[in-house]
Amino acid sequence: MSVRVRFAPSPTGWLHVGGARTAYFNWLYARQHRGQLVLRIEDTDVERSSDDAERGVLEDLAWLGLDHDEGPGSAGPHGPYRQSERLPLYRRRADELLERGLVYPCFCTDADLERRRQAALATGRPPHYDGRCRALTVAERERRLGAREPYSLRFAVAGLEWVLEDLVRGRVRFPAGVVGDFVVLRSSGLPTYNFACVVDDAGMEISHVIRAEEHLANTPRQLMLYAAFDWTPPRFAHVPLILNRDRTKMSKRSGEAAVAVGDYRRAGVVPEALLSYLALLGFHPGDDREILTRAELLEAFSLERVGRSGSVFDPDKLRWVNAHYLHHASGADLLRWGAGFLPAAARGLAAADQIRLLEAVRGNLATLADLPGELAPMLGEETAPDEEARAVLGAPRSREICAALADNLERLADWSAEAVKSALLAEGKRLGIKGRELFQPVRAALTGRVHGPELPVVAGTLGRERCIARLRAAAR
RNA sequence: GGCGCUAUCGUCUAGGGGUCCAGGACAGGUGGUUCUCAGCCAUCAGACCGGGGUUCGAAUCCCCGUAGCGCUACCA
Repeated sequence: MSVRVRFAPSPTGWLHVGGARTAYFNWLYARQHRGQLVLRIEDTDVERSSDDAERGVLEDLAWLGLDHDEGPGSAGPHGPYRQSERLPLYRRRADELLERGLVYPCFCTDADLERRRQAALATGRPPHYDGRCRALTVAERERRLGAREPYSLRFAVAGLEWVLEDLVRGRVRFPAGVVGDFVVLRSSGLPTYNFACVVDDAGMEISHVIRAEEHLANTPRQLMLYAAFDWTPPRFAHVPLILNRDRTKMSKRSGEAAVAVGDYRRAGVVPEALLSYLALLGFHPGDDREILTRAELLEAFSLERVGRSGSVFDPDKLRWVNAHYLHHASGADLLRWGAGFLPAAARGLAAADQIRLLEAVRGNLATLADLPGELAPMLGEETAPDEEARAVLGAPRSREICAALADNLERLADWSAEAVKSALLAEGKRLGIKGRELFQPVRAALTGRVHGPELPVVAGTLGRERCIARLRAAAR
């Protein structure tokens, strides 16, 4: 049987890191098994869905490099892929169940339902639908239908136990009688989540449903629908939730960490790092590796090694993973990732020069957002020396070394980091100064700071004229 | 309230009866390396939710508690 999985976001906001992880697991599973990944937009909640949000989700997925085989706009064989465009399908399926007496019209209003629900809760009864419209006589039903009373369609739940063989949680039993008659088609004609989900997963020939644990308790409803249609259900894999520090489901409300993929993109996290971090939140490769590339994950990933308990999102560890990627990246990758974070002074430079700059500072980066700050001294922007730098420049022999080095650099045949370094060391030797006492004044003179990338590299990048001018200024 | 899921260092986790006085990683402490920060290296500290069983032996299996979370919607 060929593997077909799907990622089914509802476009009610930006892509959430939890959604990104689910999408990644699905992507990995599909690619591992040479199957297909379907992207389906679940926009049946018209109140909360928007085109903007859908665009945002699509952009974030593209940024992460999670491509799909079928989805909105790709005209696949099982489309359309937007639930709002599949309404007639749901209607037809609902009618089918209506004819067979498996669903029934319910005329209860929202207000009635809510009141009865509260009353049930207050007296300690299960807050399920009480089934009163299920008991309507044929005559009564016909009369109210004829009177054009608005109605929803409810599934007539049978008293059966349901057993789910979940690929990550094992066997899960749902005893009979805990699920009330649920709505399948709203009075607006729009399907509910559980109904649309089943009609679509079946219609799109989905073989494995890999989704978040919050859907676990919905699964018996879906199983009932599969049985009602006499369809074979897909295999299910419910992956644990990503949590806030307080261990509630991660959301923008209660958490202090950003939840949207876009927030991390803007904060200078690279997609590979986010993906690696997210995958290892809940999945364990079975060895001590802490960072796995996409290719390595394609090798190592399996649903069996996905944990069963929720995981707290740790921005510090993500930062560490991101720094690792930045420190080990090729110049080309750095440029691809960092182009958008380059300060104005570096934008106009040739790609080769930009790469040189990025490589010089990459060791100091935790995120791409550090780029402007790290690059500033390399780009020759005039910055007044800070307090520490002034203290260093005020030291006894600082003027002496600056003046001597300026003279030496004027005579230098070729200009490179290596040449500057030998010149500096030569002057230091001549004056009997080395180490800290030698490097720090020069660094302070050139950048106005006492911290930064390797000094020769800084000098090399800054260029001869600027270096000499600054050394002379400091020597005065 | 009901049902379900989960429970190892602050956090992510390894562990699936003896090899565990519980291993790795992030964060934290200390030291080393480097002109400096970062990095890197070394090193320290830090956990099996509680109680009962089963067993010669339990972090690992079972039961009962407890806690957290999820679901219980004409949200997804």
